Amino acid sequence: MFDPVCPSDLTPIRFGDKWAGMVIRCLEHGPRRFSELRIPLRGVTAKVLTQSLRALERDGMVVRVEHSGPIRRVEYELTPLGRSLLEPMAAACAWAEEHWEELLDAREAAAARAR
Amino acid sequence: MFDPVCPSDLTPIRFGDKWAGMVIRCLEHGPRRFSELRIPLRGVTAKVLTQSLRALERDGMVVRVEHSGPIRRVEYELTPLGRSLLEPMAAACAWAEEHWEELLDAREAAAARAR
DNA sequence: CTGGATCCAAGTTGATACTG
DNA sequence: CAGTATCAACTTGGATCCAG
Repeated sequence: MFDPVCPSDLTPIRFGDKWAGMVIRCLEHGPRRFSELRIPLRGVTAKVLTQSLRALERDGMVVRVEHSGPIRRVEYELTPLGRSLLEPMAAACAWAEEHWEELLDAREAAAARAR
Repeated sequence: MFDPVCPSDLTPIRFGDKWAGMVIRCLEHGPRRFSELRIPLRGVTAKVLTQSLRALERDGMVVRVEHSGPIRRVEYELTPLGRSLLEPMAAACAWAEEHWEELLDAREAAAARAR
């Protein structure tokens, strides 16, 4: 997961926008800072991550906490609502694990037919 | 569901493209013809429905069956793989039923804050 | 009846540069 | 550090007209 080579984007099931699902998983085990999120989410630009976080915030999935201090420090954390998404996400992952071979086979067959 | 007034598109969980999830539910109880599908899917144009069906077919979710006869008649049917999607879809629906009020409240609060 | 072809508006994602 | 501003590219969904 998160690996561009093992494209989790082959599954037909999506949560929110392109990065929302991954953001939620990154926050699963506690709050994370903006720049911490950018590590596992290779390639996401600041602007797009901000967009995704704002949308999640608007929908009550995450909360943004700004800590005062000498250096700037903003953390994002899952709300109970956001955390509740983990359940259907687990169902989606279970489906993907069980069926992604079938899906790949079907695509290959379709590609072969196209040739 | 399927009602533009009761927008099922408020949930962050999506299956395939815009119509894929609804198509699958329409096929849940047996094969349906192209034009039968267009009834519950109010407003879908032929082109877009075709696109969606082709994608589903390519991924092995549905099969297209062309019946020979005096008049043209094409039916679409779920494959076992397509049918297997009903399980995570049920999980998604359960989540939506349980949490859509929270989601709406969060959005309203955000909108109010924006004003 | 079941689409294909074309064109188009809108939304999404990203690259790059800049800021408090 | 945590974004914002701007612009370009790409993708989606739809309208409309046409065809086997």
